[in-house]
Amino acid sequence: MDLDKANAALNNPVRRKILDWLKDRSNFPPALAEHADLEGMCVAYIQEKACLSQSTISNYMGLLKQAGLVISERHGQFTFYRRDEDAIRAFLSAVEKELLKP
Amino acid sequence: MDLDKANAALNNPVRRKILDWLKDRSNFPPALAEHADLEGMCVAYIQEKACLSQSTISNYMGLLKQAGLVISERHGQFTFYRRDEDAIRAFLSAVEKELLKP
DNA sequence: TCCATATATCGAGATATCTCGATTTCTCGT
DNA sequence: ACGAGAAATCGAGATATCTCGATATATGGA
Repeated sequence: MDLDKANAALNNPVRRKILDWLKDRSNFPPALAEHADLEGMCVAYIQEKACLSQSTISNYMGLLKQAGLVISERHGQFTFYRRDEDAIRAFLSAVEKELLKP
Repeated sequence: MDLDKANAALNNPVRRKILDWLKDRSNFPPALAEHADLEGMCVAYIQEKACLSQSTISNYMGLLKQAGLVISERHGQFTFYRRDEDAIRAFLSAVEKELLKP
């Protein structure tokens, strides 16, 4: 988790919303049968939900990934993104530690 | 505390550093005798520490104030800025609530 | 009232972010 | 090897942020 990159990645309402949507698969259309047991969400579904272009969402997911807030896994033609809960907790701890008075 | 503005204000390393410096008066030169009992720090001292122009720091402090993260108080020609600890805690709670899985 | 000092505001150029459509790359089936 | 679909990368225009110097405003003291 890169604190500066995470800060930057989270400084955008859509990217924050994506991270929120990824908490629960029911925020997206049902998975294809062959993806039923995979974690995470493909770019196309996130794109549809966010109402932004494919390239924008791909870019967003790349930023979230570089920040270390999500994990990506490729399965065939699909890339599945999911939250990195540990990294998110680490980010929150780091921000808290930085902001809170000793 | 405005969550979006706070997010934006904190997305800058110098502004984060300023908030950090403001935790402890000993990060700055000693106060003038007539300011000894006042809370907060004047713009000029913050500017000196940050090595940026006066207008930039005034702008930064305005952003932090609009975000609700600092409180300003004028005393004579000086404006003293200090952390709003309650607002900072509220910001952290809000971010945590937004990011953490239920 | 006039000056000096502290801060705020203004205007502008440099840099970064946003967002898109077009193109490229990757992977699977055929 | 080839075509189709998913995602990544590229290039560019629009918008936002950064940062400055110059100027304006506010305040206290002579």
